[in-house]
Amino acid sequence: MHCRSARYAPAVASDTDAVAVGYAKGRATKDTIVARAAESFAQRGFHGTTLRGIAREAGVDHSTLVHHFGDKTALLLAVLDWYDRMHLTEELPDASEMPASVPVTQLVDGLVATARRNREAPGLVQLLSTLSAEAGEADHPARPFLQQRQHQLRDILAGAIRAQRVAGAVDEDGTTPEQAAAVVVASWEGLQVYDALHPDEIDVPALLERELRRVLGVAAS
Amino acid sequence: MHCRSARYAPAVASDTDAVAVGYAKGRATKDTIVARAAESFAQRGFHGTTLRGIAREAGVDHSTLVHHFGDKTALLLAVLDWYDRMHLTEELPDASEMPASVPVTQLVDGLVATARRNREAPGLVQLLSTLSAEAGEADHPARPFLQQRQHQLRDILAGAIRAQRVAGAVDEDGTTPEQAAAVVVASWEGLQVYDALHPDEIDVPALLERELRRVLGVAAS
DNA sequence: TCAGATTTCCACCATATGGTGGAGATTGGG
DNA sequence: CCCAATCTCCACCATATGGTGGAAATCTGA
Repeated sequence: MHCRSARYAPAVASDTDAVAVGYAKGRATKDTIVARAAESFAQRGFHGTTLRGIAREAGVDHSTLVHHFGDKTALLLAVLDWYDRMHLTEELPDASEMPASVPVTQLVDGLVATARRNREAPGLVQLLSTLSAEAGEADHPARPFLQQRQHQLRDILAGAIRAQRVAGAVDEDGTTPEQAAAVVVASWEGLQVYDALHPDEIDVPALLERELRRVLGVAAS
Repeated sequence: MHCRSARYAPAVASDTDAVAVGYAKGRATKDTIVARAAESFAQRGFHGTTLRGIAREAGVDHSTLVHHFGDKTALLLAVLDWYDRMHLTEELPDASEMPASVPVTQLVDGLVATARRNREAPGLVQLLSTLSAEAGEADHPARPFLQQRQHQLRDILAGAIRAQRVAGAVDEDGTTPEQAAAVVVASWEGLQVYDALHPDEIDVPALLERELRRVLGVAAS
């Protein structure tokens, strides 16, 4: 009987502070597997990634991955969960807060900082980009995760945009705040893909900042 | 000895009007293969697509694909070439023309029409999106094609933007026309991906039109 | 019509895939 | 220090993959 201890988080309930499970060695192995899996999913997508390929990179047998995560889909979800816990949660105003409670300049700075940091981790950017494109397919395993993730970012932005419009800092343009925010999110993604395809041709953080300032009616610092 | 008659176009030299090669039946088969291959590449990406899967959809043996196209990569390039010939070339001002020679309103209308038509062919959009994201990897087989393709569109747009700026229809904003054009191209791509992931949430053609009019300084019709 | 070119399929190959089952080594709380 | 829990690998499986070689059917220009 297999252990199938994989704690494939439901993509929303974070178990960061749960008691450590298993032995230290096993947890370490799981971490390196997730890291290598992220690279592979990024470069080859879900369908193009093989358990054996990841295992080779991680220096373990492929059956070890199965032991730790159950199956390929669960591994993908573990990668996404790991990415999320590492890159978004920590530096974005919590979505549960009142949207307008965060100063817009702080929002802009936070997002631009994220974009700037993404430049140092092209693999992770490509992970989400590749999966986002693949997940246009209706039953892609990463689809719910990506939908929820993009909506979370969109809603934060939409809240800020709405607040700025009410305050008269930026004028209505016929779009809802949600639509305007969705455009920013989509453009950001597109800029990252474009940047990967045409290195050093555009400056993603700078262009994102322009877009954010325009849509939020915030003058350059 | 295999025939290997595949005319894998070098992605730029179009042989549209070359003399027909092979028999009519063979050409018809090739066409349906390309169509089914496009769907598969769109839904599963390059790595996730199998020759046998395409063959099954096309109602032929998988070795027939090999006979006609040589190998999987050549088939991908054939699909891209076909897509290009069908969707971009015919309704965009030829890149070889003087950029400013085309009225900007016509350019806007043409691109918006393309975006509107893309809505009817989500598979093809996803094909290019998935490949673009995958092709962030340096040695992806579709990379040169996609780079050249996006640059072509960018250059057309950049020419129009430059002309409009010279004419004073839109003011300088510190970016080069190429950069401004690249942002539009990137945003367009991003909007399409976002749309596939969140059906009926945004209106891609309308948003593209807004973006184009803003960057080109063209009032709404 | 008919012969050469072309198309198509079948059988086959080496390799790779995700996943299973179990044996042996390692770990660490009691 | 011990022993159950955990970890890791090996051998294996059914299936699928891209690609080859050849034989039969089909097509078409002369």
